[in-house]
Amino acid sequence: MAKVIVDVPVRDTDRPFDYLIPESMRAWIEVGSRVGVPFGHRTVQGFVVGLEPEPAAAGMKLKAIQEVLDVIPPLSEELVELAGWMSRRYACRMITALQVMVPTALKGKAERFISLGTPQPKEPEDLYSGGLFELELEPSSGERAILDFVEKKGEVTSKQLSRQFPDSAPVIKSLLRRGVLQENQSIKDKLQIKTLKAVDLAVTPDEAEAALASFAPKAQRQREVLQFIVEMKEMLPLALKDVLATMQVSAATVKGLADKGYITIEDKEAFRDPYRGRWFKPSDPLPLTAEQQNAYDRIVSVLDAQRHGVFLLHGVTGSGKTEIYLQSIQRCIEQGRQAIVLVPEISLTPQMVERFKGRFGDQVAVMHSRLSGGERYDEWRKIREGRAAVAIGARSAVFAPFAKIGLIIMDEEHETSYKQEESPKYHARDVAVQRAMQHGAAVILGSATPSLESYHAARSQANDEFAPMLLEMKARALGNELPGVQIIDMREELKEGNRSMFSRSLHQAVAARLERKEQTVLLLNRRGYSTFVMCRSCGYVAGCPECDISLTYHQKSNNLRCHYCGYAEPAPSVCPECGSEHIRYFGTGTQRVEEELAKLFPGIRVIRMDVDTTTEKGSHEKLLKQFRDKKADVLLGTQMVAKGLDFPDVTLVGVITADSALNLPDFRAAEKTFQLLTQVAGRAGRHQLPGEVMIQSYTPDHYSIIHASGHDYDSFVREELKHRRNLHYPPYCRLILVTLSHEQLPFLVRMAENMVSVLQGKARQKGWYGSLDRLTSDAFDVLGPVASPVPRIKNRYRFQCMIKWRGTIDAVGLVREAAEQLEDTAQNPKLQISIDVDPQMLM
DNA sequence: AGCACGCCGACT
DNA sequence: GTCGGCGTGCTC
Repeated sequence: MAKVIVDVPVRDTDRPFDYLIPESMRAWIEVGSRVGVPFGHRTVQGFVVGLEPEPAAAGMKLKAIQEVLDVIPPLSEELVELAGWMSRRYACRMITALQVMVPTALKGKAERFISLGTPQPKEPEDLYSGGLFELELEPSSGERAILDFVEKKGEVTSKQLSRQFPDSAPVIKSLLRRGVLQENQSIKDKLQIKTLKAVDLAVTPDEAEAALASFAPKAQRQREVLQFIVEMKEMLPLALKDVLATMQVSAATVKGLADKGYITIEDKEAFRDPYRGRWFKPSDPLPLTAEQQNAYDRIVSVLDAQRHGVFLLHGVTGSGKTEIYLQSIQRCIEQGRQAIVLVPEISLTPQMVERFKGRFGDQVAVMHSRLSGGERYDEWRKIREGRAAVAIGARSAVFAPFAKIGLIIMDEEHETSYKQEESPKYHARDVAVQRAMQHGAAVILGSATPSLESYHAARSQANDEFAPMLLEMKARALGNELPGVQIIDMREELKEGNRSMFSRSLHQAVAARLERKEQTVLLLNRRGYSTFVMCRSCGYVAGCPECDISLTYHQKSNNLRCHYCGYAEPAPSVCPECGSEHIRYFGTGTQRVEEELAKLFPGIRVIRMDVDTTTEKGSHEKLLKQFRDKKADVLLGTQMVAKGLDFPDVTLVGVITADSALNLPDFRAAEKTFQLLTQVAGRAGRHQLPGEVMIQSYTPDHYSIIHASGHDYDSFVREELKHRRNLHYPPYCRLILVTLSHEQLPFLVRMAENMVSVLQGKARQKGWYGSLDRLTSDAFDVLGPVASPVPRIKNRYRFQCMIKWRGTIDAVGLVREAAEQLEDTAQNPKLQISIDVDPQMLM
C-alpha cells in the first residue's frame, strides 16, 4: 500500500491517500515516485510519500495505482521529508512543497483517450466476434462511422473526435454510457524527453576499416560515410544530423550502411546543454591570504568531520569569498559528496558560471530562470542521475536532487530574492540549513552586508533556529583600498538654485570621466519612485480602477499601465477631472535621467538598464558586454547595476538619490539602503584605477548613508539593532503576515476582525498571548487588522494582520488553525487567506 | 481543482 | 414536458 499526496491543492485533500500497488509496479515504486492515480472521477498525478504493508482490515476498498510516471523517482525520501518540514514551517500544502522541488516539465496533467469498449457477451456463443457491437448499434445515427474511426485509430482524444464528427456529442455520450466506447485517462508530462537519432558502429573499427576496401564502386558515398564514422570513433555515438550535415549526404545513404549491418541508428536521449560549445578557461586554486586561509581552515574542519555546521562569511567586497567557495567545494567533491551554490538570480551571470565551470568542468549543472523548460529539465536530470557534483542556481536550486550533499553555499546571503513570494513562501536560507542538517552538511552564508537576522544569530549564539559561526574578512584580497565615498546634500543644491537632478559635483565628476575616457555607473533607486501621471492644476493622479495603485507611464506605447494586473489605458492629454492641460509625468525614471544626461553632455553614450530594456532573453548580458567593451561612457540603471559587476575602467559610481528607498513604509528600509549603497560603493576602483563614489541625498545625516559611506558595517548594525530592539522587530521577534482578500469590503473587514480575535483567543488559551514588552521568553502579539499596502488587486480587497512572536512556541501551527477555523465559519469559498511566515515584502 | 449529482427557469 | 443553469459535496 502506498501513501500518495495528490495534485489537488486544497485543504480537504492535503493529506496522504492510500492506494494498492499492483504486483507489476512493485519494483518501481519508492518513496518519491511520481504516479498517476484514480481520484474521484478522474486521474490525477501524485507523489508517493510512504509505503506500508497492506492493512489487515481489508474492509475498505482501496483503488490501485494506475501508472508510474518515471523510471527514476524524481524525489528521494530525504526530499519528501524536507517537503513535510516545509509544509509545517510555512503553513503550505504538502503538494505545493513537493511540486516546487521538481522541474515544471514534470507537472503532468491527465489526458483522456477514447477507445473501443470491452464487449460484454450476452450469449456464450458471442464470446468473440468482430461484429459483436453490431447488435447494439443504432443503424441510422452515424454510430457506425464513429466506431469505425475509433477502431482505425485505436485511441483518440475527445477533441479529435469532435473535430471529425461535429454535433455528435450526444451520440458519443450514449456510446460511452452503453460501454461500446470507453474512456481512459493517463498522465501526460508537459515536456517530453528529447531524443535524437544517433549513429554508432555495429562492428569494431578495425572490421569496418577492413570492410571499406570491399565496397562496390557504386557505393562510393556510403564508403566515405563509413570512413568518416571510423575516423570519429573516439566521439561515438554521433548525432545522425551531424553526420548528414558534415558529409552532405542523405539519410538514405546512412540507412544503407545500417542495412548492411556496419552501423546502428537508434533513438538516444538528447541532453540540451545550454552551455554547449562554450569553452571555459580552466582555473587553478589561487593562494589564499591569511584571512582567507583562516576562514577556509574553519570550514574544512567541519567538512572533514562530515558534520552539520553553519558559517556566516562576512567579507568586504573584493575580499575573495568566491575563492573560498571554490576551494571548499573542491574539498567536498574529493570526499565524494556534492555541493550546491545558491546565487541571486540577478548575479547568475555568464562570468559567474564561468568561474565554476572553469574550476569543475562539466561536473557543474546550472539552473536558472532564463533556461527553457527543457534545458532546465535536462540540467536537473544531470544532477538526479549523478552526472553532476556541483549545482549552481537561484533559490530553487536548494532542492537539487543530489544523493549526498556535503556543502551548501549561499552567496549574497542578505538578498531578499531568496524568499519566494508565492506559495510555498519559503526562504532558501532556512531550507538550506534544514536540508544540510538532514545530510550532515556544512552551510556557508556569504555576504559583505549580512542580513541582521543572520548576523545577530551568529553574534548571540543563542538563536533557536540556527547559530552560525562568524568568519570575518576585512581586507580586500588584492590589497587595494575601498573607494572614497562623498555624500552630497541635495538640499544645499536646491538652496543654491540648482534644480537639476545632478549636483554640481556629480556633474563635474562625470565630465572629468568623459575627458579621461573612463567609465561611470549611475544608479537610480527606482523603488518608491514611479513615473506616474499627475495634474498640476487639480492634483488628479491616474490610478488603476482595479488595484488602487497609480498607473505607470510607458513612453514607447504612450499609455498608462498597472504594474499589478496589467490594466492599460491611453495616456491622457488633458486632465479627465478638470480639463487642464497641465497634466504630465512625474517621478524620475531612468528615461528621464538619460534625457537629462543627453542635454548636459551632448554626444554622451549611455546604456540604460532597467525592466524596460532587459525583458528580452539575454539582453541583460548583451548590455553589460557592450559596456565592458567600452561602447558607452555611462551605465545607467536600477538595482540591477549594483550587483556583482566588475568593470576595470569604471572609476566613478554615482547614486542619483540614495534616500528614495529610505522613506518607504518598511522596517527594513534602512537596512536595504545600507546594503545597496555598500554594494555600489564596492563597485568602483576594483582594479588599477582608483575609484570614487558620490551619493546624492536629501537626508545625508541618516545613519545608513553615513555608515555606508564609511564602509562601516559594524556601526550600522549596532545602530540598526538598537532601533529593532526598541520597536520589537526582527531579529528580536519573528513575523507572520496574514492577508485576507474578498470582493466585498464590508464582509472582508468583518472577517479580518474575526481573524484577529480568533488569533488572540487561541494564543490566550495557550498562555502565550501578550505584548512583547513583557520579559517573557514566549510571546505572541497580533497587530491589525489594517488595509494592505496595496488595498485592492484584481478586484479583490485586501486586509492584513501581522503577528509578532518569539520563543519556542508553534506560532505557525496556531495561525494555520485559526485560518482553517475562519474558513469553516465564514462559509464563503471566495474568502482567501494567505499566510506568509517571515515575510520580506511588507509593502 | 474538477467532476457529478441535484434541484429550478426558458425552450422544442 | 426536457436542456441546462451553477450550488454543494467528494475524492483512498
